[in-house]
Amino acid sequence: MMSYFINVILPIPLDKEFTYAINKDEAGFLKPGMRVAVQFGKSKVYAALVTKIHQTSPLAYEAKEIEHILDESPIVTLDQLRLWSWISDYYLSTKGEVMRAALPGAFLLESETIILKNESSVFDESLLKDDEFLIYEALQYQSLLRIQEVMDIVGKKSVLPVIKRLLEKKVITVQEEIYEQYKPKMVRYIRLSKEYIKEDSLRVLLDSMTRAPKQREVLFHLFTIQAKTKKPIKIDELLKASNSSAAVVRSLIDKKILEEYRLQADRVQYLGEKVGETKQLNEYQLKALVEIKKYFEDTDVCLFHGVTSSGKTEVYVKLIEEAVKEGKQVLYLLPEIALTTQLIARLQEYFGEQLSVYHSKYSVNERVEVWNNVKDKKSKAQIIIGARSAIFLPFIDLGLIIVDEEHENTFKQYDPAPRYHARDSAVVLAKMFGAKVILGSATPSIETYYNAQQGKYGFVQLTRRYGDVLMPEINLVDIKTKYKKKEMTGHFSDTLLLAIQDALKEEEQVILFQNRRGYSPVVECNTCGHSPQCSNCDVSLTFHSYKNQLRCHYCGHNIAMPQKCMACDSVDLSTKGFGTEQIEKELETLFPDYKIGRMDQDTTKGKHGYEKIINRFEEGEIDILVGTQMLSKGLDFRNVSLVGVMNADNLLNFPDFRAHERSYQLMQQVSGRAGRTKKRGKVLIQTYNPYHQILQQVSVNDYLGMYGDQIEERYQYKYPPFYKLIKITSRHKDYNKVNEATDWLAKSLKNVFKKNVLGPEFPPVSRIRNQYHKNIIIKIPQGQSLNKTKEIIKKINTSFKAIKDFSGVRIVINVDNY
DNA sequence: AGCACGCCGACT
DNA sequence: GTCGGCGTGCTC
Repeated sequence: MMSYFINVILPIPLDKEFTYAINKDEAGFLKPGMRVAVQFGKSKVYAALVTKIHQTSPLAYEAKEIEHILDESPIVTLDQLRLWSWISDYYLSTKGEVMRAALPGAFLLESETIILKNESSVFDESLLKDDEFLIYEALQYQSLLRIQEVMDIVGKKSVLPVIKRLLEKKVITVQEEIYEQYKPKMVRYIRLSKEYIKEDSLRVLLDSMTRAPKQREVLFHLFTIQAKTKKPIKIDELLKASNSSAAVVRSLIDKKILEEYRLQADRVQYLGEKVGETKQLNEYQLKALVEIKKYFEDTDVCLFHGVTSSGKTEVYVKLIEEAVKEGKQVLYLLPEIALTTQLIARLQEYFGEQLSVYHSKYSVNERVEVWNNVKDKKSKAQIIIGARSAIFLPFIDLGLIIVDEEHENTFKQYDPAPRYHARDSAVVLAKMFGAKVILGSATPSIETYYNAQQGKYGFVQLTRRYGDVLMPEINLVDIKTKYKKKEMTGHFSDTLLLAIQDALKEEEQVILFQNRRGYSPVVECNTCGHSPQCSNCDVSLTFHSYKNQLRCHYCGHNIAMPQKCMACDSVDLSTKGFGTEQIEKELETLFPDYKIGRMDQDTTKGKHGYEKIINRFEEGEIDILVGTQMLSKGLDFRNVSLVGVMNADNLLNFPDFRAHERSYQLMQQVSGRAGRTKKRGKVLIQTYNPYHQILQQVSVNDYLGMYGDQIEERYQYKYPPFYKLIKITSRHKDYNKVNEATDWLAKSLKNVFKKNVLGPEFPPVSRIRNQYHKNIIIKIPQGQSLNKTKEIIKKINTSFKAIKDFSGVRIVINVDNY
């Protein structure tokens, strides 16, 4: 007899595919990309993804049978599986991890053990121990118990031994309950029963209803609605229109005059009309559009470098329009944080129902719906706007990808693996479809700009702001001298204060940027110099005056602000450094007649916290907005005439080879918020070091100068784009173990890669959540094979894992960790 | 990842 | 003595 098997990917971080047995019918039905529920290990049930159907019986073990099939048709396309493979190979992660990141949560099964009474056995109650009896007793009242409930009953968290004993004594039975999380939303509709559709039978009916005026009225309303629209009529709609109660409709249904039916409804709906007509481009935008199209004749990727507020979006819109006209799907990628209602609303104006949004703020169900719409190539999901995970959608016929704010580092996923970069993955994705890619930015990343310079990417510029608004005037304020001359009030120079006053007088708004939240990052005792540290991490606690507490920004640990020094009991405590909260406080005293707002992680927590603040600012309810880098992302405020950077130095002094590039981008982006209308905006940057090259370049908008310096430095010091980087981090709670482990790793790596291995070195914060971290960086020169390098790293990692002394040391490999 | 098995300290 | 801590190894 022939046996059949499938290979599956499980959504857990294992590199292997697993083999399960299926029967002949299942073999005929299953296709790669479909999900099956399988038992894995003793009790867990997972949704596994089929990659292959075959007849090769495994030799070393007996394959388990699958539980059941979960899909009618594949939910994942072959193209997606290819992208998954690429991502797992390139970023050295497992397929299971990619699967986890790629599928909307609702596609992953969750199983839960439930405990039931064993009805078919008799046993002696007196033989039960205390906790066993408690569970037994609970089952007399409740038909089933969940693990969580058992934990509550016995009051401890390790309940599996008890359950096992009860199972042996045949007191209970257990079952694995599987949830499929996605439930289509059903809406109740109403229609006239078939018998009454003919006019004469209807008349008879209406005549017979003289004694039920309410019901008659409902019927009349049904007809009126029907006359107006051909669409199915919702019960809710009818109730509202006829202003009657559900009971009336109920009795009509009971009498079989009306008929209720259910239809699957779309959660993702766009209410509103599309304007249709897209904006006219100005001559510069038009020129850019023509150039992009020219490049697309023989290049797949094009960098679109347009200064802030130059109207890049309108150019995108034209390109999208054309792709849509050809029946192609379009993906518009944005950093999570820039996915604001502002931008979505703007695009909806152009594309109406053809646009779908996909990002983590959306519910699991909504995401499944977008997923399915893309897979079925529905027109309502022809254009997808989304954050990085949108690259995982099941595109069928992708024609264009736009990566807006291309330089943003949030396109790179940092923590759970796969540590992929959505921009780079998007280029690979596009290639699979022969689609085109636009990388757009006002401050392109060095690598992308380099690729464009090398002719690898097309390159189109837009150097004028839309409507010929002038670029803001950027001035540097030397606060070192200001402090000396006593021209500082708190953290404000007189120059900045004056500018704020002027702006407020003109009824214009002000944005102040300070890239640090809280009140002050360090609290210090003036007597003994002690400053409170986090007990789990190697950092000082940040003082948050609003809640009067000290908080760790790495692990969230917090304590009440102490009244006196914890080391010497002195009451003479002072704060060092400053964050957004302190600026807000100072402003409140300096400008008591104006409304101050603050935008940082602490004030934008709630579901709509972010939007609320932005709306208030837009409506003019806030005059001065203080915030962290959240402010720099794609926001479009009409009435801001002044932007102040409170302190540029802490950006520049960041210990990272990209610190300068990042600082430039951040300041340029923040500056771009100023003066988006006719009047020329003003930007003031406070710094101790006004002669810093980067600041000079920011002040005159010299991107090219910055690029030139940076690319030179990257070349000198062997950094990207000339060298690729892979970072290997070891983590463990034991300091010595981390040292030994990284030393071993570094030694093995240096054997092969010699001088191109840097470290091991502790990061600036070496302990987070009681785990020590230590890094090794591998630099890969251009001629060196990436694949071979990764093979070697994998091998070394495998040998490492085999060493007993290092067990428990977690290794994190991060490819392109920038 | 989860989960079981297995070996050691601190409590009824 | 047992309970519960977590180190170790396996899962088709």
